[in-house]
Amino acid sequence: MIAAPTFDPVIHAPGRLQICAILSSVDEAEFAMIREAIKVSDSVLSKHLKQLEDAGYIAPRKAPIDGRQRTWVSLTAAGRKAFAAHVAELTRLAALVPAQA
Amino acid sequence: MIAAPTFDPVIHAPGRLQICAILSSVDEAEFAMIREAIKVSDSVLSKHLKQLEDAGYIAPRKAPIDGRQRTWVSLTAAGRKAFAAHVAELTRLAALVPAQA
DNA sequence: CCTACGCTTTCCACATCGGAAAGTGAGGTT
DNA sequence: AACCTCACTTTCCGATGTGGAAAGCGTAGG
Repeated sequence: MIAAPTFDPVIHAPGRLQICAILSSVDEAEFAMIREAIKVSDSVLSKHLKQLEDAGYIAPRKAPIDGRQRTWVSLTAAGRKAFAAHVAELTRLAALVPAQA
Repeated sequence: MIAAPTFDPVIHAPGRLQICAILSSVDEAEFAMIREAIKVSDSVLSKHLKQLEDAGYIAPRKAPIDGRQRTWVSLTAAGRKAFAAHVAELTRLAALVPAQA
């Protein structure tokens, strides 16, 4: 039988899942780059990042580039762990899939 | 870089994702069994199943058991395919996860 | 000092979700 | 036949989440 998965709603939302996926692969990503990657407005991305930050999953780093300040974000250890756990949960579901065409 | 995942919202919702996962592993499941597995009320399950059915992902089969009518549901070919595609998408994300503790 | 840029916050509209409760249809009961 | 029960289904309803526009804020440059 299927054990009830323990989805983390902070991570499960499509937008944030994508953000986590991106961050898990690049270590550090720039605000604008993420915004274009997931195709949302500034405000929406900012809110998503805030939720992830409030959950302790990401850490922002403000670094000036070319004089102007840019925001870089990266997964924290907790964020990596949470994302990995979530993915593991999904993978567990995936494992249930019988052979497909 | 990360290609924008094409999440199917019908499948991505936690409740329905669980339903699909269950169905993918057991071929056919009874209404009450699913309801208990995902711990939702009759109405909620009924609505989820309707959405999946409207999407063509599942097919209900009404069969009387012990005199009373019970509803069994199973994934359609399209449902299997859509779920497999979704899982593949998730697996792709999973593959991005670097080695974890 | 004023403007521009890069986010952040504040609205706001809209969709979704979950549950309670009422409704429906097929079987039994009397 | 009238009635009841069971097994969903549908209809409300409130709560929550999402997304965008627009205004706000701090820093840097003119």
